Amino acid sequence: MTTTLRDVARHAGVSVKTVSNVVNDHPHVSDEMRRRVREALGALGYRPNLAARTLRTGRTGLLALVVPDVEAPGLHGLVREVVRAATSQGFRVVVEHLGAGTGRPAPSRSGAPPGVDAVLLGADPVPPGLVDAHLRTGTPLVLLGESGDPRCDQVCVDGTRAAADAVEHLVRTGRRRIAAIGARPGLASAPAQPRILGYRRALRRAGLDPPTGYVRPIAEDRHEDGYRAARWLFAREDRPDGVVCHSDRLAVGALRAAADAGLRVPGDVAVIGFGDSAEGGYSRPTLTSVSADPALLAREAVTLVTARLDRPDAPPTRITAPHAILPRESTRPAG
Amino acid sequence: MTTTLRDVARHAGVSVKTVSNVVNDHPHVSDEMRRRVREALGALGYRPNLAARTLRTGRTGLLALVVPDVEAPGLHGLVREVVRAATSQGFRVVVEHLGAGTGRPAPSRSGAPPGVDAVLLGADPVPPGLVDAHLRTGTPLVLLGESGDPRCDQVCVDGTRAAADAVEHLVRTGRRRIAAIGARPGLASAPAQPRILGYRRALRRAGLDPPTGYVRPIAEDRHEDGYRAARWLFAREDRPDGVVCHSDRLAVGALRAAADAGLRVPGDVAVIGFGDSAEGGYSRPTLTSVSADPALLAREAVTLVTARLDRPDAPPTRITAPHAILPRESTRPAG
DNA sequence: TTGAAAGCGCTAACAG
DNA sequence: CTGTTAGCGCTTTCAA
Repeated sequence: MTTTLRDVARHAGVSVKTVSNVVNDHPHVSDEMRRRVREALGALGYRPNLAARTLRTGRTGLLALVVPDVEAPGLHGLVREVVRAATSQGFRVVVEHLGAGTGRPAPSRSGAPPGVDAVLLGADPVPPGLVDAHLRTGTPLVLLGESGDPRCDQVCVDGTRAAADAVEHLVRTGRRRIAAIGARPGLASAPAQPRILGYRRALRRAGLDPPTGYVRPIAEDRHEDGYRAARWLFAREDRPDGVVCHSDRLAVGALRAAADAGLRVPGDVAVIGFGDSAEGGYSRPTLTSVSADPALLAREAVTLVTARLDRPDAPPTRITAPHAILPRESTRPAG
Repeated sequence: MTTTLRDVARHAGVSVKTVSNVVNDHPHVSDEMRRRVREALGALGYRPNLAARTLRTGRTGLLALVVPDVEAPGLHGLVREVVRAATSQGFRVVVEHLGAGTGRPAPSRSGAPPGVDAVLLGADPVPPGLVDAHLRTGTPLVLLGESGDPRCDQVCVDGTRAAADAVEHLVRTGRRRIAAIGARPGLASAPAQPRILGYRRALRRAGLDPPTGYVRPIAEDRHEDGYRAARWLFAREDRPDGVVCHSDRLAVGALRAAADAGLRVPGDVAVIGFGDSAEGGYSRPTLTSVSADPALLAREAVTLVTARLDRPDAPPTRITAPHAILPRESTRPAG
């Protein structure tokens, strides 16, 4: 049924090795041979058996992209760019949801999923124990995001700086009462949570320490969470005149809350998001956003993988990807 | 370095076969054996070599999800749901961009990507020749979308009915001049393009045949394409009072165009989209949308795959997934 | 119920 | 430059 190298070899009247050489573009094959083999390859419709190749070489050519959920916020464009970057560097991408496995144990528990050359982890925060589990398996792991681990390769955005930049942007447009939406409830108290840290730091530097309750936790990262948090903020006596949202999705929810509360954006309140989603570019008003370049992140991550596969014992590399503020209508200077 | 079945067997003092039986939960193993083997498995940190297993069994446990682009519109929620459905049925998902391969030939040309048990194709329209290429490889192919092919399994939405429903919905809210945004330029003339067909049919039945130019082609499926098409429509003498957009993304672009043109939605013009994206639920105004349930689509598709793998020669199955209109602000009855 | 051995398709070491 | 061959780790007859 399926054509093997041997079939092709027989058909072309050459040895298996030669066919293999042709298939893999190895040198030291005469043009005449190459031509003949190519012909046989085509005639028989040869398709390489990846499993056999993998068994022999130890390389699958597969990268696992492990994320909480493909559509999780903060991931805008990342999946696409990882697929692109991986493809262009000769890998294919297996998408895996964190903790999704009903059958086998979830990757979060067992460490690296089997059958891949490396794992890209796009989860913030990194589930506890995951890094250790990986380290035990020996499969290279690259962290993508804002939180890191000194023991593995990572390409990350400086969340503290990014949040501070967002605050400074709002201050520059004349805002004084700046709130934040998007702290993870479980981590709200951890002072190290990078964005909250940056938010507080920037406000302190500006002499604008926020009142209690200005940092709103959310359950999940959905429009409605942003909406609810914003409604709550807008109902306060000391209503904020600027809101930093930890994703564009939350920010769009906040925009709607402002409208429902009869507030004008940016007149009464400015809103800034994270992630530069397409949605934010077409919301009303259009949304200012802080973002890194997902294509860059993805390329760097895949490059890290190849480097790691070449030298498994090199010390971990940490790459910091730049971020930028994309100013749009939602933060136009007031007045 | 890596632990093999033989290592475990030696460690437990049993044969390879017995270890294999335990790993695969085969019956006919005494409890005592099982216990001892389990222990050895754990102690040595055994991890099965998927490549070897695949080479032997012919099954990779991998499904390729081939799409134009992970973030392509019309795919809202599909990738996530395919990953979920596949996981729960024991598969993993390799995401492949159509024609993305810079190295090897793109899957659109060579047929099925190698090393997967089946291919799910989420591309509308299906690239010409792709189905033939697949058929030649023998890898099962399941089509997801609105266009189909009688030669392979498919789970699809009735695009003609869906578009007709959208038009009827607008008519019911009192609209008379109904335009459409989203015809693919290359196919604009093909009368079979299902949505355009449904659009025209429903209008004809309502005695509201559209004037020339009311069907706007777009280059891609982005906000700005919807925006531009809508601006053009709104600048006409016979400005439409209802617009059917072939994706939510286009529709959100159209909403913005309406605002920029000084038109109120739904007062002056109603807008309806396709896909029930989260974005449409939080746009201003919120967007009415026609959609199928992506989770259902995905589950059916994976079920089709397993059925096909069990009986390769069964006749192709076609499943039609239901769709529904989710009425929101953008199509509230006028007046 | 368990063990021994063959072989899936491929690559790489070695021989010619 | 080309051919022969061993063996990657696993499943699975077949025999005990």
